[in-house]
Amino acid sequence: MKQVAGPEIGAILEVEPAPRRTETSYTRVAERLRQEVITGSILPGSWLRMTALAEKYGVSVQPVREALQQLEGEGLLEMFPNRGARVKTIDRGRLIHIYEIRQALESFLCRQFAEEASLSDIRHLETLQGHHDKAIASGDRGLIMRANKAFHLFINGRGGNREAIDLITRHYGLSQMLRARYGFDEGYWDRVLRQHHALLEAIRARQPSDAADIGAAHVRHTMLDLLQRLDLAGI
Amino acid sequence: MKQVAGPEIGAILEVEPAPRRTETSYTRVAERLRQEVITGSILPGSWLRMTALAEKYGVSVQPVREALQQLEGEGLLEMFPNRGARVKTIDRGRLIHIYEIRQALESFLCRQFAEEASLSDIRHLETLQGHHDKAIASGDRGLIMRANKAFHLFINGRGGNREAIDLITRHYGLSQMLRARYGFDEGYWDRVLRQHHALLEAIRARQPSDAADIGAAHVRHTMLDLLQRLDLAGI
DNA sequence: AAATCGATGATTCTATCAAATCTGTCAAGA
DNA sequence: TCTTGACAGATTTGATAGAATCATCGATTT
Repeated sequence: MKQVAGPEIGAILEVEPAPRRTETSYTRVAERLRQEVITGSILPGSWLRMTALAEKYGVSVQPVREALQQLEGEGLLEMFPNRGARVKTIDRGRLIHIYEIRQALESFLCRQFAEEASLSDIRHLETLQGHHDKAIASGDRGLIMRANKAFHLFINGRGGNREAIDLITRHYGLSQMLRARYGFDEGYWDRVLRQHHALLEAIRARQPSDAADIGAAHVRHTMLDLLQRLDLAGI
Repeated sequence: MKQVAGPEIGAILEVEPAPRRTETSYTRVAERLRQEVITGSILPGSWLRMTALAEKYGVSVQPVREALQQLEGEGLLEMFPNRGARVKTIDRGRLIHIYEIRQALESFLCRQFAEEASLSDIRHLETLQGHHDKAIASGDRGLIMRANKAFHLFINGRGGNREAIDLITRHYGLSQMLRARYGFDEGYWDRVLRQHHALLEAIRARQPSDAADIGAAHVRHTMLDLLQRLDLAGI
């Protein structure tokens, strides 16, 4: 494919040189704020006072404002003109909706993986699941969660759909925050293990529809488990 | 330091009073910029100079900066520290990925609609399709597109999943821009009409899986049609 | 009790300066 | 001759402080 210069038509498929991303004040503030919101050290529903944040981070107000705009775009908080910014609350309804989106996306990506994965892809996925099994046997929760994330990330990322991955990882931050606070149910990881193996089986057998169904059910069970934990905590 | 006067644990399910949204300078700038990008009067790949925009809109640079941050969050443009903002280019790969996401979501929402819709919902959907049929018969393209949008919006919105709708309408802006430039294929609207009626039939018969399949195929055909138009235009 | 007014604290905008990046030119070296 | 690198200027972005604006809340008035 020959690329011809000329802003009219060429712009649409122009291959960008991808400028390197340096660091500035507002990117650093955004980074730190994002962490604090995700880890839950700033609670949902709380208002963020710009002057206070500016003082806290040792910058002026403007960089804080821009960081907030940025995080609003990511869906972590809401901005109200002349009123300020507030960390989004997570009512049950929104939680369910977010998991529905993730269910739809991951189900689709599982189907795609089962259709298109090469043999070495499948081999690699088996390896990842092996790590996951070992992690569960060890009982180290940090290790388990990392192995689980790696497993899903490989399936989701295989199709190269960056937009979808961004959406899912964004939601991942949210569930991470909630799990950090409310934990997992008793038999949770055993069920995850069984479902992963079932998914692997469907992929090996090249049955995309089964893979899609299992993927959807997997996300759905995760959501139900989380809702139950919220129940137990009286939320 | 008391930077936030936040509610305690209960905040998670608190129902917010939803402060009304007023208008400010940067929201207006964001609004206008969004329109210009979506309608294609600002071309993909072009750099946005803050000073120029500030002068054009008769404001200072800061509101422009914040509008840009906002639009970056919406995925319309990319910001590079110390380099500026650029309207995202739409290569074929990204276009396909975006339609894959929409396919996954709309398919899911069709299934949900077929499962949960009341009889009056179905009745109303039939009315909307009636308008769509008439619009196609009339040949008025603006009318057709509005009727089509209303039909899908009703299906997608029935479950009340605001997050999903936001995602889909965001993508809608993109496809609107491309259609404005590259148009539709010959038999496009006839096929849309047939698929809508098939979808209605599956919903009436309460067959969620069929509805999901038809919804997915519908989005997929739309994507293929658009890709073909790009081919014809030599893109 | 409802409405108005003013004080207070927060956000938003402008003007200005500092820092980074881009552009064009020109000389040195292969 | 062509490429490479460096340098000065012009341009653009980034940050700050202060002024203007807006929203909230309590006291006063109707």
